[in-house]
Amino acid sequence: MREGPDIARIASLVGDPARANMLSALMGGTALTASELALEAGVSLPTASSHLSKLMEGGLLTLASQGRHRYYGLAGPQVAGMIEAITGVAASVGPQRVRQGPRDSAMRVARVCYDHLAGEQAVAMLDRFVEKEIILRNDQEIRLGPSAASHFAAIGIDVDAKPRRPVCRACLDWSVRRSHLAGTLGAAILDKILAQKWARREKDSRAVIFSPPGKQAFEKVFLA
Amino acid sequence: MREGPDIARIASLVGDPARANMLSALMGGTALTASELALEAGVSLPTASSHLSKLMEGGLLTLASQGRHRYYGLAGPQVAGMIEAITGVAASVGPQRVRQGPRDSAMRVARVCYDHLAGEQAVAMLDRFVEKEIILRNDQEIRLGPSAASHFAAIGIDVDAKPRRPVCRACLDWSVRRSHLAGTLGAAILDKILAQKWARREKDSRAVIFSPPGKQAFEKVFLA
DNA sequence: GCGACGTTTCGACCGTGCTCGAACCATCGA
DNA sequence: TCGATGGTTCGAGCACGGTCGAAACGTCGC
Repeated sequence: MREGPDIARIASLVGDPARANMLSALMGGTALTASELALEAGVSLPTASSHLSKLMEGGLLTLASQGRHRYYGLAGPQVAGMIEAITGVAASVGPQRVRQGPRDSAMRVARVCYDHLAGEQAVAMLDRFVEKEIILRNDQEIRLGPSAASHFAAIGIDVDAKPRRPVCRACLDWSVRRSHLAGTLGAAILDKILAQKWARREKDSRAVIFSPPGKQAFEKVFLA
Repeated sequence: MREGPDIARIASLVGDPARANMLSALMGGTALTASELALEAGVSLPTASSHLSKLMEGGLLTLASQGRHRYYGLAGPQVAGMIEAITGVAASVGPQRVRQGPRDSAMRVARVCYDHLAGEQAVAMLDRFVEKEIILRNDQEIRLGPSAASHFAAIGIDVDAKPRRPVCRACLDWSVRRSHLAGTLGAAILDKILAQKWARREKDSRAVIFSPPGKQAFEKVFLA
């Protein structure tokens, strides 16, 4: 009989379809209300509420009360990373539910992954960084190249600020099955894309829709 | 209703205590038989067999038949990484089951984590590498320093060989709550420790026991 | 060939936990 | 103070899945 952290408890929390759907929805990075999550998971409000209290008790969610709205969000990057890891395994062992990647083609092109960009666009962007040696890649392991600081400074992103999270991390893209850029750098780039209004978040989805001029601008800056 | 990889299916496989125990046992890196896993999980043989076939069907395990013995092992590093991620979350949100880290003090000192060394010794080793700038760390993100190749070559480990897996990865240690060294470099170091007979694997456990001269040799080479 | 051993399959039992309707609370706007 | 809306709690129903004993299966030693 093994000891140590109660991994079955955590895994079983994610192991229910309704809760898994909620957690996937929260991978969008924005906190959601109980009713939104109930809709997302396809269950009634009481059921959703029960699930949410279980996820709270398990420490997987945080709760921010604002008046009569209660916003649930992922408890942090560690939890997001776990969901990502499970998603990766699920994608690689079971391509049975959906042909290849997300059904929605917009999702396949570009979507939010917790706090950074994922999808074909994101994979292409990382590839381009590697080609230009702004980022150095050794398979799954990536790091900033010597020219990274000046390159990103030129477009208004500071990679020298050293927060608690890694600046530059690889994140396996489950639709394309290749890596894209995560970490604070990935988050900063997504912020820029949205701040410049090059793209907007699709309502009730993780999809990120580029406007035609936005797409051009994005490609000029990040894929040139 | 969300689409995409069936994450609930995978998570619920890990979410059963018996199966979680089996998977934890297999994190030791060696393949085990059905009876060993039944013992490990504390269930009867038929029950264990049923669980194993579910894990197989879910793609989490591989099976190697050798005569009348059937050895089950983790399906690969991706699966191991997922278990690690879940263990990390479980350790950080719920220190309720066991005071602090593994009950067995030997486990706390040194143990196997899939294919590399974990525990206090492993954390100390990575710290020392960082101190000597053989490995460069930016929080969770680590990479080889310029002197790494020559340093490890001197002790018979080649870090230039580039296999499919990352050479150098950080892995959060759930007993110490700090990172230790994973990746092929971590695996190579564990191999060396066992090949040199500095330490032996504890039977039926992930614990790694150093002999007194072995400990000295290890400290001389890796902690000096 | 025939026992011995490791492993899987079958069948039946039982409990955990998911589910929803209805009632109950709390917060906001008039 | 009163309705309206967002959210939780309670209770009962129900099904899925974990559990084990007994039996069947396959492989190895003699």
